[in-house]
Amino acid sequence: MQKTKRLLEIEKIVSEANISTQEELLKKLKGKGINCTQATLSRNLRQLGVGRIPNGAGGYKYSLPENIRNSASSPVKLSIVPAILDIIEAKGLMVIKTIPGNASNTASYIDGSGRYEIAGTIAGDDTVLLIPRDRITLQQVRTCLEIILPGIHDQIRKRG
Amino acid sequence: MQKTKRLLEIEKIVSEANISTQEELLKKLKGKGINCTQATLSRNLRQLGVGRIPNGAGGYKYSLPENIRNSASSPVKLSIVPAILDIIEAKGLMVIKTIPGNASNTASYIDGSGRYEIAGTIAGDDTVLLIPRDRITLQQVRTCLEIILPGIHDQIRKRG
DNA sequence: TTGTTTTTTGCATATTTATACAATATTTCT
DNA sequence: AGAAATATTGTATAAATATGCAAAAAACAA
Repeated sequence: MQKTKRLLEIEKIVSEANISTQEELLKKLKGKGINCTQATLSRNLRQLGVGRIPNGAGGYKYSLPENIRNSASSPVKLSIVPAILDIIEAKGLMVIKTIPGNASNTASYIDGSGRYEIAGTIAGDDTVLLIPRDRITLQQVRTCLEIILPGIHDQIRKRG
Repeated sequence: MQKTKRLLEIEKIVSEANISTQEELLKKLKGKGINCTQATLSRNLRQLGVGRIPNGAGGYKYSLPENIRNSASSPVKLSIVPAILDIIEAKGLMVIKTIPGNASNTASYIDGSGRYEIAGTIAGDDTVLLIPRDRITLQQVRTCLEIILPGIHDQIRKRG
């Protein structure tokens, strides 16, 4: 999908550059070959939790929510993605299979992301059960996972 | 001044209520007997560093910057205000006299506030030297101190 | 005080952001 | 596959926010 790639790129740009309007972000995206309108951007920024805050020097800047900011380059994340072996969707829930012993890590990382879409997780030894909130689709959860653990779905597809 | 009282009230309301537009905040202020226009509010919110961020449920909410949020009900603050004995302004700088041994605490609290107006502080045993940034007036620093240490000026006035 | 400078404010409006709605595209189900 | 349901997007526009400017208020100096 086009959207997921755009969300990831938005996160990247926002974390690296000083963006002060959506039009500005729009141009940067265009520069990377991603085209959309301001309206879409507004919706995407909301979904990502990106806020607009005073920059302390008389202007404004878009800013990632704290949980993403903290985890953006987290070494923990790097160890989690490879530990995920498979994702199975069933009964509106998501079952994440990991290398034995890694479920707990993975679950607490997902919990820590603070994503609204996820009601909670339960971890065994090599299995995480992810419970989405009411009215959240598995598609939305997939996008959400892609945001907090970039590349996760691609990686699983390659393995399978 | 009217402005200082308004700034403090804005902080209070924003930290306690879920404000999603400036018009909404305007009404709450009016309810407390503070009248101003949306334009003024916009300027005040910028000065306070208050940002507008997605609330995770499809809407938006105004949010204090982290440093204020953290310190808003900090017990440290409560111990600092009474330790401040006098504030002397000289040569564009501010000299804060404290109870002996309390300068270091005070200085690090002020530094930690992350206020743009303040370039830095140096602490002795009972004296803090506060250096404002270029182009920042002492009046602006006074307002700023009132924000991070509410009541400080009143208290000193009563003592004197 | 009175004049001078700086700050604060409102008004009007420009800029920026969000959204209703219709059209597409994607996913899901059979 | 094709139909039905969901999700995504752009257009146009509404809603919300920021700002230039002039007036008023406050702070300052002599």
